Amino acid sequence: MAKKSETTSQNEKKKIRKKGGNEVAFRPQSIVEARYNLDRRQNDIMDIAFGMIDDQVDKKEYSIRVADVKEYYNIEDKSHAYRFLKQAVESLEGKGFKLKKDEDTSIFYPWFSKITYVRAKNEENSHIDFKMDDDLKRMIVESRRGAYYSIRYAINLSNKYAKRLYYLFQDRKNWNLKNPDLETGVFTIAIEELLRMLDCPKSYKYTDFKRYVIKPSMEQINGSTDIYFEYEENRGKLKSGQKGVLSLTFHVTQLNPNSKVVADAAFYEITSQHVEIRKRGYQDAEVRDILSMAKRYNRDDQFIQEALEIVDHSKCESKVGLACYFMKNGYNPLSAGRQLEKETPLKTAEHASSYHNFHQRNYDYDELEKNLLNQGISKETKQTDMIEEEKTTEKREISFEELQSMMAGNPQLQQEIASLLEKMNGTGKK
DNA sequence: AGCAACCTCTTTGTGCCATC
DNA sequence: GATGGCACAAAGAGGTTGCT
Repeated sequence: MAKKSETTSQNEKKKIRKKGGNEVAFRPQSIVEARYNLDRRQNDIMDIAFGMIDDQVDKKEYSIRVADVKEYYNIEDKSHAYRFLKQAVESLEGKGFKLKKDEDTSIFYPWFSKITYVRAKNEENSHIDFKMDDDLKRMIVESRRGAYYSIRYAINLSNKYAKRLYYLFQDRKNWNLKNPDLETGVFTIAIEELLRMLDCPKSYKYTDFKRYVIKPSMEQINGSTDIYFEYEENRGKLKSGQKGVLSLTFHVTQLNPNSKVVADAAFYEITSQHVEIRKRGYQDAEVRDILSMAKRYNRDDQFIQEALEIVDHSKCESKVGLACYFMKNGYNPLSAGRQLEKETPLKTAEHASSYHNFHQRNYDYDELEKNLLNQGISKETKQTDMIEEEKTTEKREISFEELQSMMAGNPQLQQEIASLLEKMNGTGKK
């Protein structure tokens, strides 16, 4: 009895996890990731289907012939070949993946919109025909970006993670815009992101990832496919504060370059920093914009996090825009606002980029004190509903939350504020 | 049977603190 | 500043369970 309830709760857990895994962000990479939920045989079928679609995008209906399957799988028994093919396709019936277009809209794409099973007298002439949604077909073509890899190689991979990594490497083997002349793709992905991309269990720690994903993948991919890869561990401070492996930098080499494909995506590293920022609710592209801005103006991680904290608490319509503005001009709303009035944007940018060390930023303490005290007074007089009061203040004055986040990690400011608060409490709390 | 997930225990590494 | 002890988390590894 107890066991039964345990297993059902486990099943529920699985269901929930799988549902989350199916719902992926709207981008070309989605197709690759959506396939992670399929098993080995199903992925083989998708490989065959994708290959057909790549060859003839405009075709209405496609036909998988037993003769082809026989070739790919090296199946001697023809009658088994059809059964094998039918079974695999049948397992895909009703399956698909969900794209999250935005907060309110999600779209479900079934892999196949129509499947026709045709058994011929001569087994080899048996075939299965399928139709696919036009949008999905377009996405497939886009997701593959002309990376025409051989189905044979993918089928050779028995480990599910090896297969997933292989697709990932095929997708990114040319991601090396730093050295476009090299045939080696070099890119860095945070462990957290890798676990998500490869749909690893939540229980996986780096050590599990290493032995169940990386190790078998190296054994299978290197040597039996058209790709060779190496990786290096990037160590740093984990969330817990201790040191550990934060990300992996992959070096992917195409062994038989039939056609050199120029990457159409800018070289970009998905770092733990990226993952952290995304948790605030930004899309990948938005994070990329913010981080590229931050890099341009030498903003360190602390600066970025604190600036974004302020953005989170602001009621600005374009949070990304405000975040980018902060990266460029600095996020002290007091000095930034004043500078804007007097100087040209370029000048403020130059000024801002001279702040190399966050701790040494020049706060306008007089202005801060004035604002802080004003807030204190208004808080005193209208203490009934503080939140409501904050909402109604149209003027961009510094709030307590903002102040707190500004104070975090800045001892100098902390001291100043502490003495100010003491002053306030001393005069106000009567 | 084989693979993947999970559990558990040991070892190693790191940060913090007190003491000298 | 150097050293040692302690606590905690990561890493490593062996074994078990569950699923197809």
